[in-house]
Amino acid sequence: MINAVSIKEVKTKLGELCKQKRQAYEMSQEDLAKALDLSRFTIQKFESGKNATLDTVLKIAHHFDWLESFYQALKNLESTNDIDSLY
Amino acid sequence: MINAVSIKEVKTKLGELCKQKRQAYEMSQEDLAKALDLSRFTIQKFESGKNATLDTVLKIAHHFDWLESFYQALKNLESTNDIDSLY
DNA sequence: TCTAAATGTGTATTATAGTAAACAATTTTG
DNA sequence: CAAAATTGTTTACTATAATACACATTTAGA
Repeated sequence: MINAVSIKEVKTKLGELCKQKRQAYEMSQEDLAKALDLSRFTIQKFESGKNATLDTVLKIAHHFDWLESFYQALKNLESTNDIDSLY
Repeated sequence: MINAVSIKEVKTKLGELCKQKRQAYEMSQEDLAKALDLSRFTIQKFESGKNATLDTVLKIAHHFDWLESFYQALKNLESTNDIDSLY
C-alpha cells in the first residue's frame, strides 16, 4: 500500500494540533513557551509547520498528553513484520 | 489518568525501532544513511536515543512507512476533546 | 474607537544537531 | 583463527534550531 502522507504534511499537522490544543486550554504562545521552558519564537515556528528538535516536539507532546499515544503507535509498529507477509 | 511514559523513553523506543527495522531489512547504518541522505553518525546517534531534528525523525519514519501511522495518531488526537469530559 | 493582548517577523547571538574523516572496538563470516 | 564488515567514538567544522529583544500587525475587549 502506498503511503500518501508527506513529511511536510506531518509537520503541518503537528503545528495545527499544537495551536488547536493550546487555544482549547486558553493559553497564549507565551504561556505555553513558559510552561515548557521554551521561547515563544520556538512555539511560533513549530505551530507554523517548521522544523524543530525532537525534544521540542516531545515537550509539547508531553504537555498535551500525546506521549502515551505516540508510544503506543511505536509499540504497534515494533511488532509488525513488514518485510514480507509470511504467506 | 497519569501518563507514565517519559520523553526519554520515547526517544529510546524510537532508536530501538529504527535499529530493529533497519536490521530486518538487512541494512547497515551506512546503507540507511545513504538512502536518506544523512550521515552514519546521525543514524548512530538516533538509534542510541539521542536528540535529533524532526526532519531526521520523519525521514526515517518515511523510509520505514511509519508516516501514515503517525499521521493517524495525530488525527485521532485532533478530534479528542481533552479539556473536560462533557459530563 | 482605541486600547491591550496576542501573534507574526526581523536581527543578532548562542547552543547544538549534522557532516566528514579517521580510528578503535566489536561482530560476522570465510 | 583471520579477515572483513559493522558499529561505536572522537575531533574539527558547518548548518540551523533555539534564544532574546524589538517592533509591526492582527485580534479581542472595554
